[in-house]
Amino acid sequence: MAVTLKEVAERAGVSRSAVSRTYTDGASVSPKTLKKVEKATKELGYSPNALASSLTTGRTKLIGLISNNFHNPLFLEVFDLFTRRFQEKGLRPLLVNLTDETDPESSLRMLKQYSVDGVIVASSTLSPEFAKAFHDAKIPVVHSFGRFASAPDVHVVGVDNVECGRMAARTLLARGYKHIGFLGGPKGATSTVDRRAGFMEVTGQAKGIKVKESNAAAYSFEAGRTAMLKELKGTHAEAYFCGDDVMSIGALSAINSSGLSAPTDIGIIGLNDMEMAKWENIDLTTIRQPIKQIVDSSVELVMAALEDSNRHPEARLFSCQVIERGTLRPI
Amino acid sequence: MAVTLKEVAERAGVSRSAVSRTYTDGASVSPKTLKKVEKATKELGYSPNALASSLTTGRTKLIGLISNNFHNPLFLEVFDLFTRRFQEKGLRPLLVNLTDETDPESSLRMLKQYSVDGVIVASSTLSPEFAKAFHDAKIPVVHSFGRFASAPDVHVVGVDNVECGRMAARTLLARGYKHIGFLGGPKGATSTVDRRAGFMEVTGQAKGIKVKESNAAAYSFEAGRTAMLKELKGTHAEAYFCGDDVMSIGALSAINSSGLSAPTDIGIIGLNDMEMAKWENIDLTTIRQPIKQIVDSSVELVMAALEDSNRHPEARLFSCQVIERGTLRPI
DNA sequence: ATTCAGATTGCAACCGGTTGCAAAAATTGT
DNA sequence: ACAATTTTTGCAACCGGTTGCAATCTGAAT
Repeated sequence: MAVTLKEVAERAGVSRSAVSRTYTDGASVSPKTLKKVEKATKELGYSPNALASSLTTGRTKLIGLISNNFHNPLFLEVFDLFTRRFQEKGLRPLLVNLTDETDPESSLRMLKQYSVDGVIVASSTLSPEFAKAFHDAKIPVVHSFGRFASAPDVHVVGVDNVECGRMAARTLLARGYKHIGFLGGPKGATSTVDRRAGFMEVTGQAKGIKVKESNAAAYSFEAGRTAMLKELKGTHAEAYFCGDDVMSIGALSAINSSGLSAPTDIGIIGLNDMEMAKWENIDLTTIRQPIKQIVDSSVELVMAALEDSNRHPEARLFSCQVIERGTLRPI
Repeated sequence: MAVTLKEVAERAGVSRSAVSRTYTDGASVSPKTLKKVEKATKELGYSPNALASSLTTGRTKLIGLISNNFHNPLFLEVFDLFTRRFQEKGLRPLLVNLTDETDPESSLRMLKQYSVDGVIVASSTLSPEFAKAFHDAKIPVVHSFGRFASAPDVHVVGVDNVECGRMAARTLLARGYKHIGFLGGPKGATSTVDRRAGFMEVTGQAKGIKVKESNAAAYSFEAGRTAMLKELKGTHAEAYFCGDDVMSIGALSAINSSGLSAPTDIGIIGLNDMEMAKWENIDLTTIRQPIKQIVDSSVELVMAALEDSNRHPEARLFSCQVIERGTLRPI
């Protein structure tokens, strides 16, 4: 089909090695042959076969990008950032959608088959064990948006969700709310567990504060809305820390359709600060996760892990920040 | 690094060909050797190297998925559908983010280097010429959400945007709006051009109808909002057909922050019917694009093109449908 | 002109598989 | 039991590159 190295070599009147050396940096070719090869390349429209070369070099520059968050608009931003960064670095993302149907086993096998150089698991809901499977298979892996651990099994880049929980709680307390709610994401998600822990830690120490707690079925609009509607049926809290922004927007929609409004009747603070949060018709007060830094750092880390395959697992944390908008009453 | 075919062969006490044949369907191996090979495979944890085999078979099962829509939430749905479908079919998407910085040339070269079997260009804003470059390079390509042509250069799957424009116009006229607006997406986008044409065709034939026209800078919330704010400064129309849903949401936000509301003061009809459109706090009347069908059909078509590489370019169109929600007044 | 180090080159083996072909083994028929 | 088929098997060449090594070439130094 395509033009091969051999044809270029013949055309240029040099050996195959010469052509190969022309396109591998670090190898030396005389200016003379360089010219000849470049000429032949142009004439024939040659482009080296990256996969064939990967056979001998052992590097494909393919990175598996695995996620199970194909319904959270935040992850479109995440994918955008990842793909841009990969492209800048000359890496190619092989995208894997980890749906309920795809079993983790098979995604591991598949990525092995394509001999990806490394893997990025982008998810705040997957357990660290998932990422560990790649580590065990000797594939460099970093878990982005993963769970913090002081001695992690695999590289982790993300935020300290416990601290996020504390931050949310402090923010609500600082605004004088006395009855506050933790409206978490799905119970199984590590991020939910951690945020809850931080939230409870702070509220538990505060005096005269009533705390209520519930969970949505998913980090999604519908789940957030449903959960909030349920809250509104009973006696609800004055303000809620919602699992994430998209859940928060669902909750806000529930509040509005019940004839109430934020922040007058109920306060809401979300988490992520995805682009939509600042849309004027949403204007969500939220805790920003620095996703760009997380992404960039993840890529950097996976590249470093590629170089040194038994690099010690490392956790990189970035701090979050409260973004004041219109869904909490002012201090 | 990884376990190779040779090692399995030695362990199983058979030739390399035998092992290879075990894992290529259509080849015959005796039950006896099959057992032996499977045993050795299990013991060694072997998995065949897909890239090495691609060298001789000429098939990588890699599909380039190119898009420039990493800011439109609709495309998260699109990516979700594509990746799921690819996985079902045993294909692997190599994701390419066509940003303003990446030149088309280089993305073509890159996909050639990785010898993708085929390419899907998922964009409603790219010109047909872009997809054609792949066609010219003998890489099977289908342009999803692309521009319809009765004799296209490349395979196209999508909707008839001209008809969408007509549909929008008819919908507005049927509701008795007399002064209506076309608030298009970016002027250069083929989808904008086509929708406008259909819209004008219908409104041009109607009597006593005033039409105004403007364009947003992008298919985005901000652009939609900005464009609508500008409209509201002058004498605005009674109802608008907005470029797409996300622009519509921007427009609605502008309407609300100007103290007006839809559909009481201004009607809005969008296009796409992305998931957010049915969120209760948005409740957007819109024209649904059947994205699942478009995606499935695109995958099917690219697979067919793989089989028969000089299959004649084909256009597959799906019909759209008005989804009645709350941003237009009732008939 | 001669020597010698350094740069450049081609050979040939290799990366991890596949596949046409002829030989070997198993099956069938008589 | 023997010949004719059919199936299974291994050899060896090949896919499109890379790379260690020895041979050749270059230019500077003597």
